[in-house]
Amino acid sequence: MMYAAIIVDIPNKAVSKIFEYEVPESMVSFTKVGHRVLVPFGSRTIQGFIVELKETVDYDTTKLKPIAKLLDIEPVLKPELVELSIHIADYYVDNYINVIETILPAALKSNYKKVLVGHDDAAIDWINARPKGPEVKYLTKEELKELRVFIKEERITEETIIKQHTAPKKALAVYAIVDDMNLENAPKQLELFYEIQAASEPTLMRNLTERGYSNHLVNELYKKGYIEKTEVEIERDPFKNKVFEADKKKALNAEQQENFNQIKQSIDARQDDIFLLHGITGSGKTEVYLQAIDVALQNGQEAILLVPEISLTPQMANRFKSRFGDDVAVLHSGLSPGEKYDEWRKIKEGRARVSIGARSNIFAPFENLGIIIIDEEHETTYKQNERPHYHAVEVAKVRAKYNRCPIVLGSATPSIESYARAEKGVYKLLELTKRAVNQTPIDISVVDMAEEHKRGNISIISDTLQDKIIERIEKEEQIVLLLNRRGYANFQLCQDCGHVSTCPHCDISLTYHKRKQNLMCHYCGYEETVKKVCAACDSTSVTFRGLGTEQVEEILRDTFNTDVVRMDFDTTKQKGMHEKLLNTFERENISILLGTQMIAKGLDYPNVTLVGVLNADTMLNLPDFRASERTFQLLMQVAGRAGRHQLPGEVVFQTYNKEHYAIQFATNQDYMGFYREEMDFRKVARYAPYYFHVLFTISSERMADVIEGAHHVHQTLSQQMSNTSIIVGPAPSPIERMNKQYRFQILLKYKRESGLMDVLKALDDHFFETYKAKGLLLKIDINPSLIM
DNA sequence: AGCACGCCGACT
DNA sequence: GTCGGCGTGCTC
Repeated sequence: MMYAAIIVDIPNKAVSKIFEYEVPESMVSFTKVGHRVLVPFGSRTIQGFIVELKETVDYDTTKLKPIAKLLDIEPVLKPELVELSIHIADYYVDNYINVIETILPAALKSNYKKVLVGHDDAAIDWINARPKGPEVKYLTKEELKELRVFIKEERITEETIIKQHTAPKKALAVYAIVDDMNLENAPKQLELFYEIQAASEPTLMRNLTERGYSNHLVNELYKKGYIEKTEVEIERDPFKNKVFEADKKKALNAEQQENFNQIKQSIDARQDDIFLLHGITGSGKTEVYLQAIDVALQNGQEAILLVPEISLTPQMANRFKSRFGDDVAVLHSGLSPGEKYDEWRKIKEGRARVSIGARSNIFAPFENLGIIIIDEEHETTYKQNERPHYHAVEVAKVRAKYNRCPIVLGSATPSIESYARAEKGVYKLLELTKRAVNQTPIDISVVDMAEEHKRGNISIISDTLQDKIIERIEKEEQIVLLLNRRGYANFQLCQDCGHVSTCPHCDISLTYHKRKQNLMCHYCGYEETVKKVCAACDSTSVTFRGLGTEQVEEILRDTFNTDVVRMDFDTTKQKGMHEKLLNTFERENISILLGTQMIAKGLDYPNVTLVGVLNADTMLNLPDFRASERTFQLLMQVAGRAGRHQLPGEVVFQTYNKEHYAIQFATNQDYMGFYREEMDFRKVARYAPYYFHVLFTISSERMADVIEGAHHVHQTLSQQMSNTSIIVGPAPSPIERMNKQYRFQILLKYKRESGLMDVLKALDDHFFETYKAKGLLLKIDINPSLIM
């Protein structure tokens, strides 16, 4: 007898375990690990995934049920990804099915729907008379009453159907079914018939219309019985209307060649080495990636490329498309679920051998990986902030080991942890120190805003920056300005009583958005219309403080009498707006591009010669041990946007913390200097890479419950952890209340804890079993990227 | 999650 | 007397 271990498709911790089923004799020969199946579960039938096939079983054999049905011909998950799912669920303390859902395209997620089935005419009529027909939805009290009678009399039954979100897309096509025809009097029809007959496969109707044959014309041939209609599967191709110019291999310089050779050696030898490619902006990392991928392809293997957020780096994706053509699948957040499903199938069926995408692209269903490349490895987007809280680099290491292939982590400003590993020899360090195109070095200056205020300039633009902006506008060159704060004003302040409007759910000040005339919470999305009087004392002298991009856009327009493109969350949340704004900026040679940190990434415009950071301190003051690192990386990155081509570039940082080492080292473009100083801080403060971290966040609407829960976590950790570990807290989270929930946090810092995973699992179980009903939640974040 | 089972109040 | 409220516990 053959049995299957199955994970059921119900996202609830209570059923996040392995259930066992019989494989019916008739199915044995084509049932495989990774198959999607339907299984009887309690009184219903649900979807599940086979994770193991075996001869023996742990559960009571008399209670076993057989698998009802296989849902696919080929398994949707390869054994590697089944193994990986289970590993991730265990490691990051999450439900199995949550992980499987993040690995598979959303289109394969089950969608249960209850429908009514009538068994006599009166019952069927009754069902159809309801506005929603057979769907069990929006039943009124009376309808429910009537329905009960039908069900009791067994004239209507309820059935659950499992619907797929997206099926392969179909389109109408036609093909010829006769050889001889009589179309002497209809030359256009004759021409069309020959066209259809000549094709080896059915011709898509839409292609015929494109070529100028009307639907009517096709239908004439159909009516006369010369052609037949059929439905064929088609691919949604998001790049359909794009033309890619072939991109040829570029000659590597000595440094690039040396690094490339090492990577090639690893690929050829099938070693799971991890390379840290530390290359300054413009040193030609991408060309090394391209050629390394080419090696894998030549060896008959596949490649994964991860980028922080693909919509921010269209130039990169285009370049890969140009080099490798149809071999490339591109997955990004702008695609519809159907488009994503098609790109996923392209990879799975071996029609694409390179896949480019953001974080979740690490799960691309390849079978024989030759290389995994993670560009801008220091970016926080590689860590998922929802469950499962996985980090793409950590997942990459597991996949690399399984596939015996190398990983390349590329960055101009590697994360402190990665560089430390490279220094220790855990990673192999590769360096690119020369710019591929010869350029004059960037000229970076710092403006002390405190000085500026003392001199009487209270504007957000310093005199120095103002002069430089005017100079560029006169020369018709372009300027990029960064302000890491969206909205119009940071908060609303009453000048009489000092009252600041705060979010009723989040204990954080509301941001004023002028265009929408409202106050918004940037954490939970709460909105209220702005009032002209103070909510606390009815005073009318309310003002707005703390400039945001919306207001600075106005200021720039007024001061410089020029066009400004503003790019922030509010102007780019609509699909395609990102690219559109950048195109406008480039094509129309708009003087100023103003934006939040999203502009720091990937921009490469030859006419940009001045970059200004209006407030370099916003990130410095975050209550997070990585605040300096973030600031340094952002400043380095944004500075790289200036003077990328022939024209010399200039950069201005405006700050109130002129002496801060993050700003100093960024000004001198000194990564190593920053790294050394930051490492000293991490060592003294006992943070990563000297310690690993786990962040526990306990939340509930009731403060008393939060305190009780936090106490329980603290006590458990104190008892179970060794004395080499440090437990910080419990303390209120930096944003004490978010979405009506009070939040407390505990940070565990450890070097080695062999029993940690069991303790985490026990804590998670305990919260589920005893506190869930109260609405008390525990979030466990392994290696958090943000401590807030 | 969803469904069955089970034990208490207000209605044909 | 029954219907139906939702608390509890189980699903291979």
